Amino acid sequence: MKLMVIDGNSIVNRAFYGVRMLNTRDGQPTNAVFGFLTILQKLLDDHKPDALCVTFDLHAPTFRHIEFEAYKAQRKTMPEELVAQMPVLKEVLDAMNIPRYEQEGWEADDLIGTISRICEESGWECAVVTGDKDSLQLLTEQTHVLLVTTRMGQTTTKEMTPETFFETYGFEPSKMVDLKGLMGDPSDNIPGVAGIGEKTAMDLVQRYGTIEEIYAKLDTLEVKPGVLKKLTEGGEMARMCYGLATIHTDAPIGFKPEDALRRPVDHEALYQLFLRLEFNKFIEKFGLSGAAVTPRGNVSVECSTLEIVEMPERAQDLLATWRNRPAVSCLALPTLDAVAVCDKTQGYLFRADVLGESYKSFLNGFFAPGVRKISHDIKTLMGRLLAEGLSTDGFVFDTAIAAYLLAPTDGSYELDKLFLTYFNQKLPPAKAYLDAEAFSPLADHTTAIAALMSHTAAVAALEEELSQRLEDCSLRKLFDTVELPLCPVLAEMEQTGFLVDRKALGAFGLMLTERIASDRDSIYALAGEEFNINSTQQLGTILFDKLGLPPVKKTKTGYSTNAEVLEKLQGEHAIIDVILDYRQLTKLNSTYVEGLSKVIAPDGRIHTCFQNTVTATGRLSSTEPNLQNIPVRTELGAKLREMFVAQKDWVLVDADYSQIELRLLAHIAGDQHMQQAFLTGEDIHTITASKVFGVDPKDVTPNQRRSAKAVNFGIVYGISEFSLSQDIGVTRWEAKEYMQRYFEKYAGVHAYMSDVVEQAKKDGYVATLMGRRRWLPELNSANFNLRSFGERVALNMPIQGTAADVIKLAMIRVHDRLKQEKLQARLVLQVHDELIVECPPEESEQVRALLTREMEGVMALSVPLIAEAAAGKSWAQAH
DNA sequence: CTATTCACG
DNA sequence: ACGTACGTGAATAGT
Repeated sequence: MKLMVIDGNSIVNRAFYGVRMLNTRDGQPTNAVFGFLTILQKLLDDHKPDALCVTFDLHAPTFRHIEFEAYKAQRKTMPEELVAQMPVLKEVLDAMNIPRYEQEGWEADDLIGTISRICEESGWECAVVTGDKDSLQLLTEQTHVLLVTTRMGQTTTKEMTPETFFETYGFEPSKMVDLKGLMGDPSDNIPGVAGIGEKTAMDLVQRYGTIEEIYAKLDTLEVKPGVLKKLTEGGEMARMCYGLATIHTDAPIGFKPEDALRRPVDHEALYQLFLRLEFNKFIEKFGLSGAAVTPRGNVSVECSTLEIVEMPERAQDLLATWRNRPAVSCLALPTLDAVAVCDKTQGYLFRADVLGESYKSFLNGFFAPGVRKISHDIKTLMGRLLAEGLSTDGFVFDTAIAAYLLAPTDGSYELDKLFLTYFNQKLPPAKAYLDAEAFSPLADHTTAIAALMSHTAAVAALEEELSQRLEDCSLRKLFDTVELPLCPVLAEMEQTGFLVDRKALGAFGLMLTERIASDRDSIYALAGEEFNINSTQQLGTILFDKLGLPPVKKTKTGYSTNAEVLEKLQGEHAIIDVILDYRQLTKLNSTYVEGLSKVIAPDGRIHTCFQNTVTATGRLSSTEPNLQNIPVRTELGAKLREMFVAQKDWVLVDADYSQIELRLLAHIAGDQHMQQAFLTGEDIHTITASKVFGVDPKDVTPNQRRSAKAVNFGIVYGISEFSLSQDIGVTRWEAKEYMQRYFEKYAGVHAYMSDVVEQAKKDGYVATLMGRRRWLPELNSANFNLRSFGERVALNMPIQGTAADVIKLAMIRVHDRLKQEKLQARLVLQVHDELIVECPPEESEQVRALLTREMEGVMALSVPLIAEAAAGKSWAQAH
């Protein structure tokens, strides 16, 4: 039988500092509890103990404080946010029926020692879970220690046994106390012998054993005179610290291993707790979804009536009624074969198979500007509507987009998740009606219909809640003037797609395949064996073990072999250049030639999906395939852009913003010098270089311009001098000087950088010019790295996010103008600061002017917004 | 399912 | 003293 005993204080501390700051909606910190549970889950999965308990320290003084003055002097203090989580953690453990032990006057260590001793005496195995190496003195064949370490948010556990201990330390576990007596432990307020560090202490214990033996043979020790002097003077200290480090195994707790046998969790209590803590992930993991739930909100997801509309006249009557309503909520099946509508508490279902011929006229009447509709993820629905030739007008709310604007880093916005988040209530799973079989003629439709109707009612309920919250966060205008009107534009772009020259793509692929094969042969020959070049692990073995090249950088799983590392090794071995070439070719072939070929639709075009609820900054993203990362930076890669073409006899017009982020920085920071630089119309990097290096703009060298460009970019990202020095290959001293000169010349930017962080700490969020928000709980993290990350994000998000606002607004305007001017031209792609339009050649000049005008005129700033446009047969030519 | 690498703005 | 730039998505290997 195996018992696991967890050092509660040690693990919760690691969880607190290792997990990014989490807060519930009302601001209670939960990260330590969350981290503790994550670690616990993993331990249980990996080790499957028969019994489990947790020990905690209490605040009362222990015998160590009474006996040893120095120890008492410095009681460790927990940060406030962690103190607040301790009672919550204990509640969770209680709900999980895991016994916990805490005893006045005893530290968790001693309770663990006592428990492990009792286990051994009862013939049980014991696994001690802690981050504290002190506990290693307990190691026996029966008692192992699972040593938990957290590095950069990742926790790893290492199982220590007497054998692994000996391999690491070179002496037996029981002598751990002697080691600590000599070297001390600053983290534990144990001073040790003055002047004796880890190296010397290890050596002494390895050669002579215990402190007692060392002091018994003090005269005959073979050590340096200095060490001998320190030992002689520190004898008393050594014995005292030995006492401090010794774990006691006689704490007066009545403990039997059987007391801690695993018991089932208290479902209801745990479910309520997890709801309160917003631990949705654990609700699923613990399988609590099946628990009986009493809705705590007063939100009804039941329609008081459900009518399956059967008569065409009835459908028309309802449509007439709804034209007088402020709005109705609706959800449609992806096939558009059924539409559910909620009008207040009345539910209606329109089915193609029930209404037959008249279904189409219902769709025409319902999806029209006169019926104001609320739905969830309207962009997807609009795509379907466009495909069926229906109108996309009349949508006044989208619950997914609203939830995204309120919390853009939440990641997913499915209806059931939103309902849980905002109302603490559960919804039936959406797959009940989304399943391909759900509405098949043979299936029983009751469950599917019930689920669909309650989801439609949920959309209505969420609209009220989210509307209010949008108002509270001043996000309504952004929602109404940017996000909602952008949906039909995106839907249309997805529907339109981008034409690809399939033949040229195939030929390019053949060329790549040949060159890849030849590279592969060279690599095998140079390596002297065949291996999987795509495997970083195998490649690392070949390069660094077999060929003996110097490892430049390590990853947490082994050697790093990325391009940066390989470039440093260039010239050391002929294989390096071939591998770099191979990497480039296989990337182009796998991701682009093969990847894109797979998704060319029957119309010869690629229809990407624009994600409008994904990024933390407000940008779009593009998937299946991603058309926002088509190569351009290398000559070979850029050939791919020749394969993105206009339809027969048409052209592409490509327009992109020039330096939009830096222009926005100049405006937002209110930096007059940077604004002036843009007003002159000169190249911003050259001007910056001339300011930083103190030379005339016409005398700026290419190298100086490159450095200035790196500084300009770095500023937007919240750079440090270290990273800048890495980037441009100068000493960090020089980098620091560049930045100082930069901040002298652009003092407004400097001031902005500190102001924005300060304001963000006060408000808890940062915002763009149009009010788009990103919440930054990281700024209050106890973890230095996380906090620094939050500060960089605070600098960057308003810039990147405003650029996203600007181009979104431009897209809406361009789309509208193209329509108003009755042009055939249509938008096909957006790449963050670039728009691509496809049009007949006779429209090309007009479109070029229109794009430039609309993009530049989106908003009036203290600097001009500049867009440059060009036309051509392919993306490569038009850029 | 995670880690690594690399493509873009 | 910390550890070192913001935002994305896809392919591949390996647990």
